[in-house]
Amino acid sequence: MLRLTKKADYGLMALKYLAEQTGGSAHSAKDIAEAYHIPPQLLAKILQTLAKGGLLVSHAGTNGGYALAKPANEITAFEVIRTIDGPLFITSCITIHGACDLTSTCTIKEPLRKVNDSIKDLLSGIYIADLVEPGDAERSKHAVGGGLVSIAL
Amino acid sequence: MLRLTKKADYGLMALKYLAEQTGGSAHSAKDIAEAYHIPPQLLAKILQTLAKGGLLVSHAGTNGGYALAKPANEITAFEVIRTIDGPLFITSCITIHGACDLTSTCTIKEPLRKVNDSIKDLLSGIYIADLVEPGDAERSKHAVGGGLVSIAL
DNA sequence: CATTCTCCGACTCATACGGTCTTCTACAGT
DNA sequence: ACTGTAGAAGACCGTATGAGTCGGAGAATG
Repeated sequence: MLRLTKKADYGLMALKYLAEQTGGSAHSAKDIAEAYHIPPQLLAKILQTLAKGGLLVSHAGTNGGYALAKPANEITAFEVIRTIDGPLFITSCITIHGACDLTSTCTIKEPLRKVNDSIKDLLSGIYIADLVEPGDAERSKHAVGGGLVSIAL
Repeated sequence: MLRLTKKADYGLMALKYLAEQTGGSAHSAKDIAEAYHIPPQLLAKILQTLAKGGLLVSHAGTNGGYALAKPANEITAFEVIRTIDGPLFITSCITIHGACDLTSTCTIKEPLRKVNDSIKDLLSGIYIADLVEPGDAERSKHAVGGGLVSIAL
């Protein structure tokens, strides 16, 4: 159920890595890939996608690499996942157009959309900085609704 | 992101349909499929899975079909999804064994597991009966934490 | 007993994710 | 300016899995 793609996993790992490295110097895709033992070329492609999405800035050439485009506490897990996996939704009924091909017959669309939104809020409340310091209190100021996400059908 | 399979969709729709039909008489897979315009044979297979999982009872032969094995307010969306899609998790890191192949290097596993649990709680608070009567107050007595699901990294 | 209806398991097909390879472009240091 | 390094971008392939199909087994009714 509710599978997140490996690409998004890798992307989050890479961002966390970059967030940990203090000092704005760039880190190459190869370095990050080796640190986590993931395929370098695949990670490179993911980082490219993130750069194109505006979450990373790339710097070509010797001693080049990638760096965060924004502070780690301003990048949400939701942004990362959406950038990599695209604007997919919990159910095939919910499309970018907001209507499914069975709009008239599909009667569970609305409740599921609520669930979808709740999960979206959940992920929007998680920042890269939170991944770096899991026990830190800093995050709470960003957490959505103080860490609570409501669900009402 | 976070895609739910079409099968789970269909399964939820079918359960909702059965929950709406008052009177414990059985309804054939064909009837439900026609009501929602979904491939009959595919729905049949989904219903088989649900029956095998103990959520439905099947009755073969003329005038046979399926019926809910439990009251609609005792079947959660989480049960349905897990029965159909299997015990999958939000990320490939989180397996049934609890460990990923990169246990040592993958540092974002723990936060994501929390997210995974939150989503699980979210879905566990939704009952088939809630889908039938979206505006009903009845559901609130079942809702997890009064409709709130906490997320703390 | 036989026919019809329904469930049931095995099977095929398509999509897209995961991963790789190759080529081109841009920057840094000498 | 030259060269080596590193990113950018595209095509490409294998495989896993989701979506959908087909023939058979079993049960109830007449």
